[in-house]
Amino acid sequence: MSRSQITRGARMTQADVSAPTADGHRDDDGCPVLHVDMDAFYASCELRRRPELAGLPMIVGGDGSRGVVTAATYEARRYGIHSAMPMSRAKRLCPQVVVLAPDFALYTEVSAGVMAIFRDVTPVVEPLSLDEAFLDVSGAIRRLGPPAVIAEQIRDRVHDEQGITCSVGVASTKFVAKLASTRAKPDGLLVVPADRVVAFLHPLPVAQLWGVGEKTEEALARLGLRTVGDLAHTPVDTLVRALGPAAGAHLAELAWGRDPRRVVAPEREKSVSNEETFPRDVDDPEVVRRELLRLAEKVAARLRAAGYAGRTVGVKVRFADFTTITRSRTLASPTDVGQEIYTTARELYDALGLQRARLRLVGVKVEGLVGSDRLTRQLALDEPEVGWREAEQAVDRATARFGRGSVRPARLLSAGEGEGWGGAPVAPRPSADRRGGEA
DNA sequence: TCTGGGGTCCTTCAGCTC
DNA sequence: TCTGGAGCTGAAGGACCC
Repeated sequence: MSRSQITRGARMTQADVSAPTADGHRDDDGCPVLHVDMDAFYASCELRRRPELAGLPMIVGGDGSRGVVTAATYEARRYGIHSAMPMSRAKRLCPQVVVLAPDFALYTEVSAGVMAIFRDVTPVVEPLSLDEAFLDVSGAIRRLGPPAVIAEQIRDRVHDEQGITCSVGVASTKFVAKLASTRAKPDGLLVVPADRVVAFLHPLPVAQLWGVGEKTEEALARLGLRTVGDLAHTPVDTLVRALGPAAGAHLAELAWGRDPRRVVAPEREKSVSNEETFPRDVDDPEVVRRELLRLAEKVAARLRAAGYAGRTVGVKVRFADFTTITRSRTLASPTDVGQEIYTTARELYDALGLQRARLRLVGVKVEGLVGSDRLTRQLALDEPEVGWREAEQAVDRATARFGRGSVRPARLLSAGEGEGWGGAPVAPRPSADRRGGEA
């Protein structure tokens, strides 16, 4: 028995999804864009594995002294808990909340199953993250039915095959479909007919628009603009002055439901980065350099695994007071070599001259990515033919065979086996192993 | 209250070339 | 030969998203 025969989501479509109206017009005519969003995805994956927790307030997130909530069940949200909230605060709001550490290998596996369902429906799938995607179903209508019917089929299949629920927005444009799926949550479906987009949008608060965060909302509030309708009736010049040319013009278009962006399969990534918040602030430059080495190795391994190399190496430093600075340098040629990334990152860090400033976080980033097949290597006269790149590829093979951390730079090995920073274990670090398939 | 981690995109500014 | 402006690129920071 499919889920649709058992129960339906609380918020259904605004019209019967399959029957045309008297004039032969169907509400989802001209609405080929679907936005599918899993409900409390990480938490739902955990409940699938541990059904005895169903109905309890539960959150997923880092349980360290500085962790934040990554996902919360709807029971937990009733206590005011939401994602990105510090764990300490979440526990104060709901002392009995069940806390689980994230298992990204599980979420990646469930996500792959869900995306396979989407691609079974249409080849035009644009994933936004592990738990949501846009689909253009115009090519599937003849085979599967109108968009709202396809949306119901997807919801049934996700439930039956993956054991989790999702919400779907159906609309003529991407951003309206996304708003619709949000309004349909949890476990619902909402169609916004093409001729009712403006009526749907204008009563909404501006903060619901995609791209309007805390700062933009404040800037709009200073102009007295609180709803999308207010925004729509404001001269574009005023918005451009307040928000800049790109954001101002973009929001003016969105406020009237105009969004020319098509659903497209994603291109290659543009950057790869890793960062780490120390359990306690660090003021020892040697500890920071060791962390930069670890992060550089990790970024390089991910680049090699994905078949990328990058030309620009950047470091990020966050001080104890949360101010953050970045420094970057573009190399003569792209690299996927950890030692080269580390050397550059270390030089950038040393050039800051921080002495014993207290640092909360450091990060390493590589951008300007190209396929590693386009990697050209010019050997210096005194450079051996077999160098760091070959050595690190050998490490990749050893890691694949014996597991992460089986081969490490000696500096990281000694750190892990004695003088860990701040008294915390250093290698292998729990957070380093949280996410599956990184290297 | 006290703020993770991995990304993308935009803006501003400075330096360089033509 | 010098100068100013346009256009490009790199660097840095910020806002936003999930």
